Amino acid sequence: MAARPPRMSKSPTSPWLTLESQLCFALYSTSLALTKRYKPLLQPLGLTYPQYLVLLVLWEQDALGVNDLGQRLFLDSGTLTPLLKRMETAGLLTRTRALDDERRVIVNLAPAGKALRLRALPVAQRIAQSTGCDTEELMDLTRRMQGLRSHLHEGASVSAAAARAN
Amino acid sequence: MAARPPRMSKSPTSPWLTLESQLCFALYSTSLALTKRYKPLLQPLGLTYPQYLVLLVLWEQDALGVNDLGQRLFLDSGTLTPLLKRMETAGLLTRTRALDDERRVIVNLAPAGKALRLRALPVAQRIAQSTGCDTEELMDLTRRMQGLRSHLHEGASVSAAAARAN
DNA sequence: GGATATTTCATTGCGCGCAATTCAATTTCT
DNA sequence: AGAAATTGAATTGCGCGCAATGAAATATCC
Repeated sequence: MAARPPRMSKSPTSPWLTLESQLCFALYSTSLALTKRYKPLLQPLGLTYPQYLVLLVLWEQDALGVNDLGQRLFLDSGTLTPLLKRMETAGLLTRTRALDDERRVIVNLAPAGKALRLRALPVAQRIAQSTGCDTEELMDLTRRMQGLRSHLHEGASVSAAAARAN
Repeated sequence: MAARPPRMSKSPTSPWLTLESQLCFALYSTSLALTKRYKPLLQPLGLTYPQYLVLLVLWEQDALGVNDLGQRLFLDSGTLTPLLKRMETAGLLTRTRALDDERRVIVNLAPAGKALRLRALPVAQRIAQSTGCDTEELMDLTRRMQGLRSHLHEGASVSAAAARAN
């Protein structure tokens, strides 16, 4: 074993570079682990996780514009447009220009997309099982994630406003 | 407004398709929001968030193999190899074959990579602020995310073992 | 020692995520 | 009405994530 260099810093701020990495990294890696869990369940349905999310939204409310979808999913057109095209090619939905405003593209569920709902229902339950959390903990974690997300988005728009005013 | 179809299901399982989506979706969208928060802070350092994670690991322990990095970050060579090459091109690290086992590639911090540590330190603190959580909540959320991640990985390897035995 | 299996990294291909730009349709201003 | 600003989607380019495959070095078995 070669001689190791001396510790770079003896300051007590050092833990932050690992400890703090843990909230963000733990979230990051757990999110990846979750979508990996979804994969074998969604593959038989011919869906990816983001596509499944789109269907979740449309099953709740059909005939949304790309922007409406984007606001609910926190995704932009650069992500959604090609994704929706793939789903259209797969016959899950249709994309048509709005009659009253030709800029807007309205996304409608095709019969195949509606039909998937029944097959997708058990997926959610199986994932919930995989978490090993009871309902109460699921709800608690969800609320706190939502709160954290709001906080992050808020702060970002503040920063953006500050940047815009330069 | 066209006639809406009748509600597809009156069963009480329906909420799951939205409520449960929330643990996974909340995690997914919050993780994306977090990396988006990191971006303006890491951009001046010429880093992406995954590259920052690699440095976090190397600052703790230098001279790791690609696999060692992958195990710590839960990423595989398909992700790491091109990422590390980019970081090598940027002069942050070096990739050299191990002398005793030519299969292994050892990743070492270059001086520029070591130097970034000081500039990266405030990033973690500013992100911690953006979360709006106090230290206790940060630690609690982190622990629970880690637990959830372990649970998901465990279950996955069980499923994989079952699949392997078919 | 030589065939076989395993380990380790690299490559390929695809689907996101997102910043930045473009373009057409619409709204606003005058 | 006509010019300018705004809006909504599409496009481009780049960097992940990851499955699947490949290739080379090493370990194992006989």
